[in-house]
Amino acid sequence: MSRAGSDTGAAKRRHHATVFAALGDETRLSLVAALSAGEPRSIAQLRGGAKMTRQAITKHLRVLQSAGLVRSARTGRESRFELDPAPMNELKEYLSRVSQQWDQALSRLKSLVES
Amino acid sequence: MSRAGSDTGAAKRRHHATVFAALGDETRLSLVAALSAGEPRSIAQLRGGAKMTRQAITKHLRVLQSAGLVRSARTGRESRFELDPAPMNELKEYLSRVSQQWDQALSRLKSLVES
DNA sequence: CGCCTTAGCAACCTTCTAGTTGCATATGCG
DNA sequence: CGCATATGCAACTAGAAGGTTGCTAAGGCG
Repeated sequence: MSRAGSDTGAAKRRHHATVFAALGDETRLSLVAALSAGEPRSIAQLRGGAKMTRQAITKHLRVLQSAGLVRSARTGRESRFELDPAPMNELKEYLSRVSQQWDQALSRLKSLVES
Repeated sequence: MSRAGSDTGAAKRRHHATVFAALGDETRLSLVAALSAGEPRSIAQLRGGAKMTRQAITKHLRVLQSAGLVRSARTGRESRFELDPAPMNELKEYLSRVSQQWDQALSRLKSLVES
């Protein structure tokens, strides 16, 4: 199971870092929010009233896509992007594990003090 | 409730982006993992066997600190860092909201098709 | 067909970011 | 006191990230 102890799951950590980084930008969070409405949207639609160029939006979408947060499919002359919530759920689990570990460690330390 | 529609909670989004970005780095994820063990650790300890300079680690810790993920307190000649899981829980909630919105939107769209 | 819309690609610019090195400080210890 | 340890601060570099502009290609529509 590759749980040898010294490994620490570096590959997994790299992946998580990628997804976190993809979400670490205000513009991209807006895009994710827009796409969370369910319906696939074209780049022009996603641009909306933003002051940014279409190209900038495209780049952000590529970043999200590389992180697996978004999928694109071309229909006619427009390419429509839709959200894939799977990586977000992975992050959620990751965060849960970390703060759970924190909580457990805390109570363990506390009981040490109390005894 | 400030739910006017055009605002979309930009300030909150900016904050979330900051925290996501802070976690969007492999080295910083390692630091968080190390600190999740509960006990406050010094910079030298946190550096461990990393091939990076102490300074690099320090900078990463500052980033985590700016995002509120970590607090530091100087004791004697060493400054000890400890984890603050609160921002991580905020992110967890944020992610839950988004994927929940996604799920609901999906079933809504699906029932439209089926009817 | 001719024109507008929606995109992709590439080059370029500017601003952060990750890391390094060098030097100055303060705390512990024998 | 004198030296090793543990940091902090500042200047600097290389490379990535966010954005822009210009040009080209392909799908829709009157």
